[in-house]
Amino acid sequence: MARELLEALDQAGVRLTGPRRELAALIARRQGHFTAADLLADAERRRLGIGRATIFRLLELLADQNLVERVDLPDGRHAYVPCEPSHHHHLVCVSCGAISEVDDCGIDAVTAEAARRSGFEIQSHRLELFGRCPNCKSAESHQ
Amino acid sequence: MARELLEALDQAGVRLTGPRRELAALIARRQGHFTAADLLADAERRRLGIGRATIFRLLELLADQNLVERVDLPDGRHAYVPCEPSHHHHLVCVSCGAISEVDDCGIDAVTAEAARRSGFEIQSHRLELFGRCPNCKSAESHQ
DNA sequence: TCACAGTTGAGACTAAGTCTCAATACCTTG
DNA sequence: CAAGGTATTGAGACTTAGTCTCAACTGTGA
Ligand SMILES: [Zn+2]
Ligand SMILES: [Zn+2]
Ligand SMILES: [Zn+2]
Ligand SMILES: [Zn+2]
Repeated sequence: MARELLEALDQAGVRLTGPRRELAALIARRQGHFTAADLLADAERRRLGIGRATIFRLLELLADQNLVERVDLPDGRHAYVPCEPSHHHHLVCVSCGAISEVDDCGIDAVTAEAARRSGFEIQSHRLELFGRCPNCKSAESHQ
Repeated sequence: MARELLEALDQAGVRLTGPRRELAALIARRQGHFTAADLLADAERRRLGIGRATIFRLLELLADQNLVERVDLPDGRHAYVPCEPSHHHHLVCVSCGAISEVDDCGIDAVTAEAARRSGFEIQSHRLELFGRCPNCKSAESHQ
């Protein structure tokens, strides 16, 4: 998975530097969503000596390439989710942070209808679904 | 509109203080979305002497009562939109900031389908649509 | 191997948001 | 229309998120 990120960055014509390789590995081993602060903490824990700016810069690069998507958590924090470059949405587990992807099962019809009613020309949209994943659901009922 | 906010706050059992009345008026006269910083600037411009904390506290209160909704702008800023307490979504004009409301024309079917496929129990969702409002669209084509 | 443009980390800086605390102002009760 | 208890307030310190600059460094293509 780290490899895919790096290949895509290479395609995009940026340099494959040491810090970028290390960060790609850190992102690859994360489960679910993570914040810039999480990555920073990972890097510090491993004494990689990667600066804060470098992390924000890479996240921006990855987001530009749609290799990572920005998710706004219900508590207002900004998080990221590594994901396929195709358009889709995320289900976020509020208790363990697990992520599941949803392809557009009907959302396009919703936006088209909204555009028709409002007269807006819709350029982009963001749909985030929050809830509990199957694991957390059953964990709670077994307790 | 300021009156409605104040009445709802009264219902909620909080005190109707001077700063809250003034802020309600400021919010009422805003068009479209606004950030905490916008409100703060409004208050300073009028020399109301309202502290930063008071503004964040009121926004949180209003959000709890669903009198105002948090919107995450595409550029990552957090904004607020005054709105009806019923569930609905917003169309945000990226060029002038105008807001239009959309009631759930089909989104519930989308979330239900996503829940079925993923096994998640969906607790909440957030849908934001970004684009250009009719005014801005025609302004551009007439230029 | 070389040169140069892209990238880096440090750290200053700005902006966003939270917290504490003593002073104040609602509002209920008498 | 007091008076008193409590919710609320502003100031400002503090924390966290994110940006910017710049000199030093390092991929990369020639
Ligand atoms: Zn979509
Ligand atoms: Zn979970
Ligand atoms: Zn609304
Ligand atoms: Zn507009």
